[in-house]
Amino acid sequence: MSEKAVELFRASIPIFQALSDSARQDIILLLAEKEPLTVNEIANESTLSRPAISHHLKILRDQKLVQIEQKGTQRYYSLALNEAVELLKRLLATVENECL
Amino acid sequence: MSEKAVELFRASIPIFQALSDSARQDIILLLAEKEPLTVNEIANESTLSRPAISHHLKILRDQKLVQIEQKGTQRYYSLALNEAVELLKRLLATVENECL
DNA sequence: TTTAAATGTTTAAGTTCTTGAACATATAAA
DNA sequence: TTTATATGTTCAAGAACTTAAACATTTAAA
Repeated sequence: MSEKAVELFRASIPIFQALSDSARQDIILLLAEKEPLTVNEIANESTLSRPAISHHLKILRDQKLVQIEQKGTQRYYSLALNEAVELLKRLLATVENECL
Repeated sequence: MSEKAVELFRASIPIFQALSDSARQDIILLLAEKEPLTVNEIANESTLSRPAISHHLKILRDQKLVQIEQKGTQRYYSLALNEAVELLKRLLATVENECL
């Protein structure tokens, strides 16, 4: 396997970790339905507490899977999946070429 | 987001978990170079103990990311990434269609 | 059958992740 | 400035993950 493949695998780890949690998937799926949403709006749709939602949003933010637009005291979250999708597509293409 | 998208996200969770560990990625990358390999051969290329490798191989096996060919007392592992790649490609295509 | 080699499983310890309560910060309205 | 609202952070408890030692199982050779 090429060095590029190693780098793609390693770069994908934090994306895999961010996406491998059902609470975070729920946030993504909710935003896909009706973005943008505030933290409170997301927490209201969830069984989790607002701090837990805030925690998961931070993980999604750190991986640039969501973006924020601040309006007054509120922060509106919306999806920013393009970059991650492109990374994973490159990884899959490399795996298809070198491992199948 | 469609119900199909939810199912694809959920079905991907164990794949994401399996692939989000560098030790398991190392096993995959090693097998891509020189498959098939036994557990001992894999452990010899690793800093981890054989039981740890065996544990990670079980996780990869449970997700059908590797397959086994038994020869005498030895089990030769090789990659079986096709199905997972197809699942993730369907997920990415759905995300591209519905979330970008 | 006995022995040796290869592998899997159980167990326990250490680490990391997840969660919500409590606290802190920031923005805007009164 | 004071107050209220929205959000982020810290912390502690519990759950889950990772690891290696010890043990168990399986296969084949002696």
